[in-house]
Amino acid sequence: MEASRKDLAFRTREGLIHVSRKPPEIDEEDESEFLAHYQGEEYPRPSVAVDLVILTIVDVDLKVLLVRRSEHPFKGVRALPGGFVRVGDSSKNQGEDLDAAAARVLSEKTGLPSRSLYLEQLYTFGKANRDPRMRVISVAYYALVRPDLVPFVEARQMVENGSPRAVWLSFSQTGSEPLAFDHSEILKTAVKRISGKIDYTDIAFELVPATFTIGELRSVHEVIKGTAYDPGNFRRRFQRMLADRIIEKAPGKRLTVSRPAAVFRFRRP
Amino acid sequence: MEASRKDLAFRTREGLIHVSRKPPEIDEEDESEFLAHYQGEEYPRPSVAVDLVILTIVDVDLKVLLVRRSEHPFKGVRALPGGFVRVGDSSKNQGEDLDAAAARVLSEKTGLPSRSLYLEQLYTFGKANRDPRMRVISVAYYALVRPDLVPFVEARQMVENGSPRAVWLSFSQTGSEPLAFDHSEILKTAVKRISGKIDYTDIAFELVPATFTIGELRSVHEVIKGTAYDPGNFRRRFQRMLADRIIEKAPGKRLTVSRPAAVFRFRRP
DNA sequence: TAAATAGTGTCTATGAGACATTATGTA
DNA sequence: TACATAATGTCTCATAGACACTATTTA
Repeated sequence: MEASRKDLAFRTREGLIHVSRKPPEIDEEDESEFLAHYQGEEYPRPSVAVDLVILTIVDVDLKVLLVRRSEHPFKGVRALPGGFVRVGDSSKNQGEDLDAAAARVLSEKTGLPSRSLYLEQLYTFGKANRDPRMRVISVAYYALVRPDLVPFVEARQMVENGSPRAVWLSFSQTGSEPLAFDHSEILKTAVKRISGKIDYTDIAFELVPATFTIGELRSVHEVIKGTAYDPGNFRRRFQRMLADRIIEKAPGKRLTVSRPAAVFRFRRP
Repeated sequence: MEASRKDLAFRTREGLIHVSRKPPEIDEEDESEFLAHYQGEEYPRPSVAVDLVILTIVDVDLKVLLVRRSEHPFKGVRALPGGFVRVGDSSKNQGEDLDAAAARVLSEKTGLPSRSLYLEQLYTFGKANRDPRMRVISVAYYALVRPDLVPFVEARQMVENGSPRAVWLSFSQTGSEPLAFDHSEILKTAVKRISGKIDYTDIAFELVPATFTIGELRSVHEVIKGTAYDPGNFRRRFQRMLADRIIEKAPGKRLTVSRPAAVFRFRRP
Protein backbone atom coordinates (compact mmCIF):
# COMPACT_ATOMS: atom_id res chain seq x y z
CA MET A 1 0.00 0.00 0.00
CA GLU A 2 1.50 3.31 -1.06
CA ALA A 3 0.52 6.71 0.19
CA SER A 4 0.16 9.54 -2.29
CA ARG A 5 2.68 12.35 -2.20
CA LYS A 6 0.34 14.72 -0.41
CA ASP A 7 -0.51 12.27 2.29
CA LEU A 8 0.76 12.60 5.82
CA ALA A 9 2.36 9.85 7.81
CA PHE A 10 3.49 9.86 11.39
CA ARG A 11 4.93 7.42 13.83
CA THR A 12 2.97 6.59 16.95
CA ARG A 13 2.90 3.96 19.65
CA GLU A 14 0.76 1.94 17.31
CA GLY A 15 3.23 2.13 14.47
CA LEU A 16 3.27 4.20 11.31
CA ILE A 17 -0.02 5.89 10.54
CA HIS A 18 -1.08 7.31 7.22
CA VAL A 19 -3.53 10.15 7.02
CA SER A 20 -5.03 10.91 3.68
CA ARG A 21 -5.62 14.60 3.19
CA LYS A 22 -8.56 13.82 0.99
CA PRO A 23 -11.19 11.56 2.44
CA PRO A 24 -11.55 8.47 0.26
CA GLU A 25 -14.10 9.28 -2.41
CA ILE A 26 -15.87 6.00 -2.20
CA ASP A 27 -16.44 6.41 1.50
CA GLU A 28 -17.99 9.80 1.09
CA GLU A 29 -20.34 8.65 -1.59
CA ASP A 30 -21.22 5.60 0.36
CA GLU A 31 -22.05 7.61 3.39
CA SER A 32 -24.19 10.31 1.87
CA GLU A 33 -25.96 7.86 -0.34
CA PHE A 34 -26.56 5.62 2.58
CA LEU A 35 -28.00 8.39 4.68
CA ALA A 36 -30.22 9.71 1.93
CA HIS A 37 -31.76 6.35 1.33
CA TYR A 38 -31.91 5.53 4.98
CA GLN A 39 -34.25 8.41 5.69
CA GLY A 40 -36.40 7.07 2.93
CA GLU A 41 -36.65 3.81 4.84
CA GLU A 42 -35.14 1.74 2.08
CA TYR A 43 -32.39 0.33 4.24
CA PRO A 44 -33.13 -2.49 6.64
CA ARG A 45 -33.35 -1.82 10.35
CA PRO A 46 -32.35 -4.09 13.19
CA SER A 47 -34.66 -5.45 15.82
CA VAL A 48 -33.88 -4.03 19.23
CA ALA A 49 -34.40 -6.17 22.29
CA VAL A 50 -33.89 -5.67 25.99
CA ASP A 51 -32.40 -8.58 27.92
CA LEU A 52 -32.47 -8.63 31.69
CA VAL A 53 -30.01 -10.01 34.17
CA ILE A 54 -32.22 -10.35 37.25
CA LEU A 55 -30.14 -11.24 40.27
CA THR A 56 -30.70 -12.03 43.90
CA ILE A 57 -28.79 -13.59 46.77
CA VAL A 58 -30.46 -16.32 48.78
CA ASP A 59 -28.62 -18.43 51.35
CA VAL A 60 -25.24 -16.91 50.51
CA ASP A 61 -25.70 -17.88 46.87
CA LEU A 62 -25.93 -15.56 43.87
CA LYS A 63 -28.87 -16.53 41.68
CA VAL A 64 -30.07 -15.37 38.30
CA LEU A 65 -33.60 -15.61 36.90
CA LEU A 66 -33.63 -17.61 33.66
CA VAL A 67 -36.23 -18.85 31.22
CA ARG A 68 -36.06 -21.89 29.02
CA ARG A 69 -36.45 -21.22 25.31
CA SER A 70 -39.43 -22.87 23.66
CA GLU A 71 -38.44 -21.95 20.10
CA HIS A 72 -35.51 -22.36 17.81
CA PRO A 73 -32.73 -21.37 17.85
CA PHE A 74 -31.42 -22.65 21.18
CA LYS A 75 -34.70 -24.47 21.80
CA GLY A 76 -34.73 -25.90 25.32
CA VAL A 77 -31.67 -23.90 26.34
CA ARG A 78 -31.78 -21.44 29.21
CA ALA A 79 -31.73 -17.75 28.38
CA LEU A 80 -32.07 -14.37 29.99
CA PRO A 81 -35.60 -13.00 30.05
CA GLY A 82 -36.06 -10.40 27.38
CA GLY A 83 -38.37 -8.78 24.93
CA PHE A 84 -38.46 -6.52 21.96
CA VAL A 85 -38.73 -2.79 22.34
CA ARG A 86 -42.16 -1.73 21.18
CA VAL A 87 -41.79 0.82 18.45
CA GLY A 88 -44.65 2.88 17.12
CA ASP A 89 -45.55 3.12 13.48
CA SER A 90 -45.39 6.87 13.02
CA SER A 91 -43.34 9.86 14.03
CA LYS A 92 -46.14 10.90 16.38
CA ASN A 93 -46.42 7.49 18.01
CA GLN A 94 -42.89 6.26 18.52
CA GLY A 95 -43.65 3.58 21.10
CA GLU A 96 -42.21 2.99 24.56
CA ASP A 97 -39.00 4.37 26.06
CA LEU A 98 -36.08 1.97 26.18
CA ASP A 99 -36.07 2.08 29.99
CA ALA A 100 -39.80 1.43 29.96
CA ALA A 101 -39.28 -1.68 27.89
CA ALA A 102 -36.81 -2.98 30.44
CA ALA A 103 -39.15 -2.14 33.30
CA ARG A 104 -41.99 -3.88 31.51
CA VAL A 105 -40.04 -7.11 31.00
CA LEU A 106 -38.88 -6.95 34.61
CA SER A 107 -42.44 -6.65 35.87
CA GLU A 108 -43.67 -9.36 33.55
CA LYS A 109 -41.10 -11.86 34.75
CA THR A 110 -41.07 -11.05 38.46
CA GLY A 111 -44.67 -10.03 39.02
CA LEU A 112 -43.34 -7.11 41.05
CA PRO A 113 -43.72 -3.44 40.25
CA SER A 114 -40.42 -2.44 38.68
CA ARG A 115 -40.15 0.69 40.81
CA SER A 116 -39.67 -1.56 43.84
CA LEU A 117 -36.54 -3.06 42.27
CA TYR A 118 -33.17 -1.71 41.34
CA LEU A 119 -32.86 -1.54 37.55
CA GLU A 120 -29.95 -0.12 35.57
CA GLN A 121 -28.75 -0.26 32.01
CA LEU A 122 -25.71 -2.48 31.63
CA TYR A 123 -24.33 -2.53 28.09
CA THR A 124 -25.50 -2.89 24.51
CA PHE A 125 -24.53 -6.02 22.64
CA GLY A 126 -24.60 -5.55 18.91
CA LYS A 127 -22.37 -8.00 17.09
CA ALA A 128 -23.71 -9.15 13.76
CA ASN A 129 -24.98 -12.74 13.82
CA ARG A 130 -25.39 -12.87 17.57
CA ASP A 131 -28.89 -14.07 16.68
CA PRO A 132 -28.80 -16.40 13.66
CA ARG A 133 -32.34 -15.56 12.55
CA MET A 134 -31.98 -11.85 12.03
CA ARG A 135 -30.07 -8.80 13.15
CA VAL A 136 -30.90 -8.15 16.79
CA ILE A 137 -29.23 -5.49 18.88
CA SER A 138 -29.73 -6.17 22.55
CA VAL A 139 -29.66 -3.52 25.24
CA ALA A 140 -28.90 -5.38 28.44
CA TYR A 141 -30.10 -4.23 31.86
CA TYR A 142 -29.53 -5.71 35.26
CA ALA A 143 -31.95 -5.77 38.17
CA LEU A 144 -31.46 -6.64 41.82
CA VAL A 145 -34.16 -8.39 43.83
CA ARG A 146 -33.97 -8.30 47.62
CA PRO A 147 -34.21 -11.81 49.09
CA ASP A 148 -37.38 -10.99 51.01
CA LEU A 149 -39.13 -10.46 47.67
CA VAL A 150 -37.99 -13.75 46.15
CA PRO A 151 -40.96 -15.78 47.47
CA PHE A 152 -43.31 -13.47 45.60
CA VAL A 153 -41.40 -13.98 42.39
CA GLU A 154 -41.51 -17.75 42.85
CA ALA A 155 -45.23 -17.68 43.66
CA ARG A 156 -45.84 -16.00 40.35
CA GLN A 157 -44.01 -18.74 38.44
CA MET A 158 -46.24 -21.53 39.74
CA VAL A 159 -49.62 -20.23 38.70
CA GLU A 160 -49.97 -20.80 35.00
CA ASN A 161 -49.14 -24.51 34.77
CA GLY A 162 -47.00 -27.18 36.34
CA SER A 163 -43.71 -26.10 34.83
CA PRO A 164 -42.35 -22.79 36.00
CA ARG A 165 -41.84 -20.10 33.39
CA ALA A 166 -38.71 -18.77 34.97
CA VAL A 167 -36.40 -20.22 37.59
CA TRP A 168 -33.63 -18.97 39.81
CA LEU A 169 -30.37 -20.68 38.92
CA SER A 170 -27.14 -20.42 40.89
CA PHE A 171 -24.65 -18.23 39.11
CA SER A 172 -21.99 -20.84 39.79
CA GLN A 173 -23.99 -23.39 37.82
CA THR A 174 -24.25 -21.18 34.75
CA GLY A 175 -20.60 -21.82 34.01
CA SER A 176 -21.19 -25.49 33.27
CA GLU A 177 -24.50 -24.90 31.49
CA PRO A 178 -24.00 -22.29 28.76
CA LEU A 179 -26.86 -19.94 27.96
CA ALA A 180 -28.47 -19.19 24.62
CA PHE A 181 -27.05 -16.57 22.25
CA ASP A 182 -24.37 -14.43 23.94
CA HIS A 183 -26.28 -14.42 27.19
CA SER A 184 -23.42 -16.02 29.13
CA GLU A 185 -21.30 -13.04 28.19
CA ILE A 186 -24.07 -10.64 29.21
CA LEU A 187 -24.42 -12.37 32.55
CA LYS A 188 -20.70 -12.22 33.20
CA THR A 189 -20.65 -8.55 32.29
CA ALA A 190 -23.43 -7.87 34.78
CA VAL A 191 -21.71 -9.63 37.67
CA LYS A 192 -18.49 -7.84 36.85
CA ARG A 193 -20.25 -4.48 36.84
CA ILE A 194 -21.88 -5.15 40.20
CA SER A 195 -18.61 -6.38 41.64
CA GLY A 196 -17.02 -3.10 40.59
CA LYS A 197 -19.83 -0.90 41.89
CA ILE A 198 -20.46 -2.53 45.23
CA ASP A 199 -17.47 -0.85 46.83
CA TYR A 200 -18.44 2.72 46.09
CA THR A 201 -22.22 2.67 45.74
CA ASP A 202 -25.21 1.56 47.79
CA ILE A 203 -26.23 -1.37 45.61
CA ALA A 204 -25.39 -3.93 48.32
CA PHE A 205 -28.53 -2.73 50.12
CA GLU A 206 -30.59 -3.94 47.16
CA LEU A 207 -29.46 -7.49 47.93
CA VAL A 208 -30.32 -7.68 51.62
CA PRO A 209 -33.78 -7.71 53.22
CA ALA A 210 -35.37 -4.42 54.28
CA THR A 211 -33.75 -4.92 57.69
CA PHE A 212 -30.48 -6.72 57.95
CA THR A 213 -27.51 -7.48 60.17
CA ILE A 214 -23.93 -6.54 59.55
CA GLY A 215 -23.14 -10.20 58.95
CA GLU A 216 -25.81 -10.44 56.28
CA LEU A 217 -24.49 -7.36 54.54
CA ARG A 218 -20.97 -8.71 54.75
CA SER A 219 -21.91 -12.01 53.16
CA VAL A 220 -23.49 -10.11 50.25
CA HIS A 221 -20.17 -8.38 49.69
CA GLU A 222 -18.37 -11.68 50.00
CA VAL A 223 -20.59 -13.44 47.48
CA ILE A 224 -20.30 -10.63 44.95
CA LYS A 225 -16.55 -10.15 45.32
CA GLY A 226 -15.79 -13.82 45.78
CA THR A 227 -13.54 -13.16 48.75
CA ALA A 228 -13.81 -13.35 52.52
CA TYR A 229 -13.75 -10.20 54.61
CA ASP A 230 -12.52 -9.90 58.13
CA PRO A 231 -15.67 -9.48 60.24
CA GLY A 232 -14.11 -6.90 62.50
CA ASN A 233 -12.72 -4.76 59.71
CA PHE A 234 -15.96 -4.92 57.76
CA ARG A 235 -17.86 -3.83 60.83
CA ARG A 236 -15.76 -0.70 61.08
CA ARG A 237 -16.44 0.21 57.47
CA PHE A 238 -20.09 -0.26 58.31
CA GLN A 239 -19.96 1.94 61.39
CA ARG A 240 -18.80 4.84 59.27
CA MET A 241 -21.99 4.46 57.25
CA LEU A 242 -23.89 4.56 60.52
CA ALA A 243 -22.12 7.77 61.50
CA ASP A 244 -22.83 9.21 58.06
CA ARG A 245 -26.52 8.37 58.53
CA ILE A 246 -26.57 6.18 55.42
CA ILE A 247 -28.05 3.45 57.56
CA GLU A 248 -29.82 3.49 60.92
CA LYS A 249 -30.60 1.07 63.68
CA ALA A 250 -33.84 -0.86 63.37
CA PRO A 251 -35.72 -2.16 66.38
CA GLY A 252 -35.28 -5.76 67.54
CA LYS A 253 -32.54 -8.29 67.10
CA ARG A 254 -31.91 -11.09 64.59
CA LEU A 255 -31.80 -14.52 66.23
CA THR A 256 -29.01 -16.65 64.83
CA VAL A 257 -27.30 -19.88 65.67
CA SER A 258 -25.25 -17.92 68.18
CA ARG A 259 -25.33 -14.49 69.74
CA PRO A 260 -28.25 -12.38 68.42
CA ALA A 261 -27.26 -9.54 66.10
CA ALA A 262 -28.44 -5.96 65.87
CA VAL A 263 -30.53 -5.17 62.80
CA PHE A 264 -30.26 -2.07 60.63
CA ARG A 265 -32.16 -0.32 57.90
CA PHE A 266 -30.90 1.47 54.80
CA ARG A 267 -31.93 5.14 54.70
CA ARG A 268 -32.94 5.48 51.07
CA PRO A 269 -31.63 8.85 49.90
CA MET B 1 -58.13 -0.18 43.04
CA GLU B 2 -59.04 -3.31 44.89
CA ALA B 3 -56.99 -6.48 45.04
CA SER B 4 -58.76 -9.78 44.63
CA ARG B 5 -58.96 -12.08 47.61
CA LYS B 6 -56.19 -14.33 46.35
CA ASP B 7 -53.77 -11.51 45.71
CA LEU B 8 -50.78 -10.88 47.92
CA ALA B 9 -49.83 -7.55 49.39
CA PHE B 10 -46.80 -6.61 51.35
CA ARG B 11 -45.29 -3.53 52.85
CA THR B 12 -41.90 -2.39 51.67
CA ARG B 13 -39.74 0.69 51.78
CA GLU B 14 -41.58 1.84 48.69
CA GLY B 15 -45.02 1.47 50.28
CA LEU B 16 -47.67 -1.20 49.93
CA ILE B 17 -47.17 -3.51 46.99
CA HIS B 18 -49.75 -5.75 45.44
CA VAL B 19 -48.77 -8.93 43.70
CA SER B 20 -51.38 -10.62 41.59
CA ARG B 21 -51.07 -14.36 41.69
CA LYS B 22 -52.34 -14.56 38.16
CA PRO B 23 -50.56 -12.48 35.58
CA PRO B 24 -52.95 -9.96 34.04
CA GLU B 25 -54.61 -11.66 31.09
CA ILE B 26 -54.39 -8.70 28.81
CA ASP B 27 -50.65 -8.41 29.33
CA GLU B 28 -50.04 -12.04 28.52
CA GLU B 29 -52.05 -11.88 25.33
CA ASP B 30 -50.39 -8.69 24.35
CA GLU B 31 -46.95 -10.15 24.82
CA SER B 32 -47.37 -13.45 22.98
CA GLU B 33 -49.29 -11.82 20.18
CA PHE B 34 -46.67 -9.15 19.93
CA LEU B 35 -43.82 -11.62 19.75
CA ALA B 36 -45.55 -13.87 17.23
CA HIS B 37 -46.12 -11.00 14.87
CA TYR B 38 -42.78 -9.48 15.52
CA GLN B 39 -40.93 -12.48 14.20
CA GLY B 40 -43.09 -12.16 11.10
CA GLU B 41 -41.68 -8.67 10.67
CA GLU B 42 -45.06 -7.04 10.89
CA TYR B 43 -44.09 -4.75 13.72
CA PRO B 44 -42.03 -1.64 13.07
CA ARG B 45 -38.37 -1.55 14.00
CA PRO B 46 -36.37 1.40 15.23
CA SER B 47 -33.40 2.91 13.47
CA VAL B 48 -30.21 2.39 15.44
CA ALA B 49 -27.52 5.04 15.33
CA VAL B 50 -24.12 5.44 16.90
CA ASP B 51 -23.24 8.89 18.20
CA LEU B 52 -19.68 9.73 19.14
CA VAL B 53 -18.32 11.99 21.83
CA ILE B 54 -14.81 12.64 20.52
CA LEU B 55 -12.75 14.47 23.09
CA THR B 56 -9.30 15.93 23.38
CA ILE B 57 -7.45 18.33 25.62
CA VAL B 58 -5.49 21.15 24.03
CA ASP B 59 -3.97 24.01 26.01
CA VAL B 60 -5.54 22.88 29.26
CA ASP B 61 -8.97 22.97 27.66
CA LEU B 62 -11.34 20.05 27.13
CA LYS B 63 -12.65 20.06 23.56
CA VAL B 64 -15.29 18.03 21.75
CA LEU B 65 -15.56 17.44 18.01
CA LEU B 66 -18.91 18.65 16.69
CA VAL B 67 -20.60 18.91 13.32
CA ARG B 68 -23.22 21.41 12.23
CA ARG B 69 -26.46 19.90 11.02
CA SER B 70 -27.36 20.68 7.43
CA GLU B 71 -30.86 19.18 7.56
CA HIS B 72 -33.96 19.54 9.59
CA PRO B 73 -34.61 18.99 12.43
CA PHE B 74 -32.11 21.19 14.30
CA LYS B 75 -30.79 22.56 11.02
CA GLY B 76 -27.71 24.70 11.66
CA VAL B 77 -27.38 23.45 15.21
CA ARG B 78 -24.28 21.67 16.42
CA ALA B 79 -24.47 17.95 17.02
CA LEU B 80 -22.31 14.99 17.86
CA PRO B 81 -20.97 13.12 14.83
CA GLY B 82 -22.93 9.97 14.22
CA GLY B 83 -24.27 7.54 11.73
CA PHE B 84 -26.66 4.69 11.35
CA VAL B 85 -25.62 1.13 11.98
CA ARG B 86 -25.50 -0.70 8.69
CA VAL B 87 -27.76 -3.68 8.82
CA GLY B 88 -27.79 -6.41 6.23
CA ASP B 89 -30.90 -7.55 4.44
CA SER B 90 -30.80 -11.25 5.27
CA SER B 91 -30.00 -13.60 8.14
CA LYS B 92 -26.76 -14.52 6.36
CA ASN B 93 -25.68 -10.94 5.80
CA GLN B 94 -26.48 -9.11 8.99
CA GLY B 95 -24.27 -6.09 8.40
CA GLU B 96 -21.55 -4.54 10.55
CA ASP B 97 -20.91 -5.04 14.26
CA LEU B 98 -22.06 -2.25 16.52
CA ASP B 99 -18.48 -1.52 17.58
CA ALA B 100 -17.45 -1.49 13.93
CA ALA B 101 -20.05 1.15 13.19
CA ALA B 102 -18.62 3.34 15.93
CA ALA B 103 -15.08 2.78 14.67
CA ARG B 104 -16.19 3.63 11.15
CA VAL B 105 -17.76 6.94 12.17
CA LEU B 106 -14.72 7.74 14.27
CA SER B 107 -12.40 7.19 11.30
CA GLU B 108 -14.65 9.11 8.95
CA LYS B 109 -14.70 12.17 11.17
CA THR B 110 -11.10 12.21 12.38
CA GLY B 111 -9.33 10.79 9.36
CA LEU B 112 -7.35 8.62 11.77
CA PRO B 113 -7.40 4.84 11.97
CA SER B 114 -9.70 4.05 14.85
CA ARG B 115 -7.29 1.56 16.35
CA SER B 116 -4.94 4.43 17.12
CA LEU B 117 -7.63 6.02 19.33
CA TYR B 118 -9.30 5.04 22.54
CA LEU B 119 -12.94 4.10 21.87
CA GLU B 120 -15.45 2.77 24.36
CA GLN B 121 -19.19 2.31 24.49
CA LEU B 122 -20.82 4.86 26.77
CA TYR B 123 -24.58 4.35 27.11
CA THR B 124 -27.63 3.75 24.97
CA PHE B 125 -30.18 6.52 24.70
CA GLY B 126 -33.60 5.28 23.71
CA LYS B 127 -36.34 7.61 24.81
CA ALA B 128 -39.27 7.78 22.42
CA ASN B 129 -39.39 11.04 20.47
CA ARG B 130 -35.75 11.91 21.06
CA ASP B 131 -35.72 12.32 17.29
CA PRO B 132 -38.95 13.94 16.07
CA ARG B 133 -38.77 12.33 12.63
CA MET B 134 -38.77 8.69 13.61
CA ARG B 135 -37.85 6.30 16.32
CA VAL B 136 -34.07 6.31 16.70
CA ILE B 137 -32.19 4.47 19.40
CA SER B 138 -28.69 5.83 19.77
CA VAL B 139 -25.77 3.86 21.12
CA ALA B 140 -23.30 6.46 22.31
CA TYR B 141 -19.53 5.90 22.33
CA TYR B 142 -16.75 8.15 23.48
CA ALA B 143 -13.31 8.45 21.99
CA LEU B 144 -10.16 10.15 23.23
CA VAL B 145 -7.73 11.86 20.87
CA ARG B 146 -4.23 12.61 22.07
CA PRO B 147 -3.34 16.28 21.52
CA ASP B 148 -0.43 15.41 19.21
CA LEU B 149 -2.97 13.92 16.77
CA VAL B 150 -5.26 16.95 16.75
CA PRO B 151 -3.44 18.74 13.89
CA PHE B 152 -4.12 15.76 11.64
CA VAL B 153 -7.79 15.83 12.50
CA GLU B 154 -7.93 19.53 11.72
CA ALA B 155 -6.03 19.07 8.46
CA ARG B 156 -8.70 16.65 7.35
CA GLN B 157 -11.47 19.18 7.98
CA MET B 158 -10.00 21.78 5.62
CA VAL B 159 -9.78 19.77 2.43
CA GLU B 160 -13.24 19.48 1.01
CA ASN B 161 -14.29 23.13 0.93
CA GLY B 162 -13.83 26.34 2.85
CA SER B 163 -16.06 25.54 5.77
CA PRO B 164 -14.88 22.80 8.05
CA ARG B 165 -17.11 19.78 8.38
CA ALA B 166 -16.32 19.25 12.02
CA VAL B 167 -14.82 21.59 14.60
CA TRP B 168 -13.36 21.30 18.06
CA LEU B 169 -15.46 23.26 20.53
CA SER B 170 -14.55 23.92 24.15
CA PHE B 171 -16.63 21.80 26.47
CA SER B 172 -17.22 24.88 28.62
CA GLN B 173 -18.87 26.60 25.66
CA THR B 174 -21.32 23.78 25.05
CA GLY B 175 -23.23 24.80 28.14
CA SER B 176 -24.33 28.09 26.59
CA GLU B 177 -24.90 26.62 23.13
CA PRO B 178 -27.20 23.60 23.42
CA LEU B 179 -26.70 20.74 21.00
CA ALA B 180 -29.23 19.03 18.75
CA PHE B 181 -31.46 16.21 20.00
CA ASP B 182 -30.36 14.93 23.41
CA HIS B 183 -26.71 15.35 22.52
CA SER B 184 -26.03 17.74 25.39
CA GLU B 185 -27.08 14.99 27.76
CA ILE B 186 -24.90 12.46 25.95
CA LEU B 187 -21.93 14.79 26.14
CA LYS B 188 -22.43 15.38 29.85
CA THR B 189 -22.70 11.64 30.43
CA ALA B 190 -19.41 11.07 28.63
CA VAL B 191 -17.50 13.65 30.65
CA LYS B 192 -18.96 12.27 33.84
CA ARG B 193 -17.91 8.76 32.89
CA ILE B 194 -14.36 9.86 32.12
CA SER B 195 -14.19 11.83 35.32
CA GLY B 196 -15.14 8.71 37.22
CA LYS B 197 -12.73 6.42 35.39
CA ILE B 198 -9.64 8.61 35.34
CA ASP B 199 -8.77 7.78 38.95
CA TYR B 200 -8.60 4.02 38.58
CA THR B 201 -7.80 3.42 34.90
CA ASP B 202 -5.15 4.49 32.40
CA ILE B 203 -7.37 6.70 30.26
CA ALA B 204 -5.47 9.85 31.23
CA PHE B 205 -2.63 8.61 29.02
CA GLU B 206 -5.00 8.83 26.04
CA LEU B 207 -5.17 12.58 26.56
CA VAL B 208 -1.47 13.43 26.70
CA PRO B 209 1.06 13.28 23.85
CA ALA B 210 3.03 10.09 23.31
CA THR B 211 5.68 11.52 25.63
CA PHE B 212 4.65 13.83 28.42
CA THR B 213 5.75 15.47 31.63
CA ILE B 214 4.23 14.98 35.04
CA GLY B 215 2.85 18.50 34.89
CA GLU B 216 1.11 17.76 31.61
CA LEU B 217 -0.44 14.62 33.03
CA ARG B 218 -1.52 16.49 36.12
CA SER B 219 -3.25 19.21 34.13
CA VAL B 220 -5.21 16.51 32.26
CA HIS B 221 -6.45 15.23 35.59
CA GLU B 222 -7.23 18.76 36.68
CA VAL B 223 -9.22 19.59 33.57
CA ILE B 224 -11.25 16.38 33.74
CA LYS B 225 -11.94 16.56 37.47
CA GLY B 226 -12.30 20.33 37.57
CA THR B 227 -10.06 20.64 40.61
CA ALA B 228 -6.47 21.57 41.33
CA TYR B 229 -4.03 18.97 42.59
CA ASP B 230 -1.04 19.60 44.75
CA PRO B 231 1.96 19.19 42.41
CA GLY B 232 4.03 17.38 45.01
CA ASN B 233 1.35 14.93 46.01
CA PHE B 234 0.44 14.21 42.40
CA ARG B 235 4.04 13.54 41.64
CA ARG B 236 4.17 10.88 44.34
CA ARG B 237 1.13 9.12 42.92
CA PHE B 238 2.93 9.20 39.61
CA GLN B 239 6.13 7.77 41.00
CA ARG B 240 4.29 4.69 42.14
CA MET B 241 3.27 4.15 38.51
CA LEU B 242 6.92 4.44 37.60
CA ALA B 243 7.83 1.82 40.19
CA ASP B 244 5.01 -0.41 38.90
CA ARG B 245 6.43 -0.04 35.37
CA ILE B 246 3.17 1.42 34.07
CA ILE B 247 5.21 4.27 32.69
CA GLU B 248 8.87 4.69 31.93
CA LYS B 249 11.34 7.50 31.40
CA ALA B 250 11.70 8.80 27.88
CA PRO B 251 14.88 10.41 26.61
CA GLY B 252 15.27 14.17 26.59
CA LYS B 253 13.63 16.96 28.54
CA ARG B 254 10.64 19.21 27.90
CA LEU B 255 11.59 22.89 27.73
CA THR B 256 9.12 25.07 29.57
CA VAL B 257 8.90 28.64 30.73
CA SER B 258 10.97 27.59 33.74
CA ARG B 259 12.98 24.58 34.79
CA PRO B 260 12.94 21.83 32.12
CA ALA B 261 10.93 18.76 33.01
CA ALA B 262 11.62 15.07 32.56
CA VAL B 263 9.48 13.33 29.96
CA PHE B 264 7.85 9.93 30.27
CA ARG B 265 6.15 7.37 28.13
CA PHE B 266 3.15 5.18 28.86
CA ARG B 267 3.95 1.46 28.61
CA ARG B 268 0.90 0.20 26.77
CA PRO B 269 -0.05 -3.09 28.41
C1' DT C 1 17.24 39.12 40.13
C1' DA C 2 12.39 37.81 39.96
C1' DA C 3 9.15 34.57 38.47
C1' DA C 4 7.81 30.08 37.54
C1' DT C 5 7.71 25.41 37.58
C1' DA C 6 10.35 20.99 38.66
C1' DG C 7 11.32 18.11 42.16
C1' DT C 8 12.00 16.57 47.32
C1' DG C 9 10.85 16.05 52.09
C1' DT C 10 7.88 16.06 56.25
C1' DC C 11 3.91 15.73 59.01
C1' DT C 12 -0.87 14.26 59.83
C1' DA C 13 -5.19 11.98 59.15
C1' DT C 14 -7.64 8.14 57.32
C1' DG C 15 -8.64 3.73 56.02
C1' DA C 16 -7.44 -1.24 55.00
C1' DG C 17 -5.92 -5.38 56.85
C1' DA C 18 -4.00 -8.79 60.30
C1' DC C 19 -5.08 -10.42 64.51
C1' DA C 20 -6.40 -10.81 69.47
C1' DT C 21 -10.03 -10.55 72.92
C1' DT C 22 -14.42 -10.28 75.07
C1' DA C 23 -19.65 -10.97 74.89
C1' DT C 24 -23.71 -13.63 74.31
C1' DG C 25 -26.36 -16.69 72.44
C1' DT C 26 -27.51 -22.07 70.91
C1' DA C 27 -26.76 -27.24 70.72
C1' DT D 1 -19.35 -27.28 78.10
C1' DA D 2 -18.25 -26.67 73.32
C1' DC D 3 -19.11 -23.95 69.53
C1' DA D 4 -20.34 -20.08 66.77
C1' DT D 5 -20.91 -15.57 65.76
C1' DA D 6 -21.38 -10.66 67.55
C1' DA D 7 -18.90 -6.90 68.88
C1' DT D 8 -14.70 -4.35 70.35
C1' DG D 9 -9.84 -3.19 70.45
C1' DT D 10 -4.95 -2.81 68.87
C1' DC D 11 -1.24 -2.60 65.80
C1' DT D 12 0.88 -1.87 61.24
C1' DC D 13 1.10 -0.20 56.69
C1' DA D 14 -0.25 2.41 52.53
C1' DT D 15 -2.04 6.46 50.76
C1' DA D 16 -4.03 11.28 50.45
C1' DG D 17 -3.47 15.89 51.55
C1' DA D 18 -1.36 20.16 53.55
C1' DC D 19 2.65 22.51 53.32
C1' DA D 20 7.56 23.82 53.45
C1' DC D 21 11.72 23.80 50.99
C1' DT D 22 15.33 23.28 47.35
C1' DA D 23 16.69 23.16 42.24
C1' DT D 24 16.91 24.89 37.70
C1' DT D 25 15.51 27.25 34.09
C1' DT D 26 13.70 31.73 31.41
C1' DA D 27 12.63 36.68 31.04
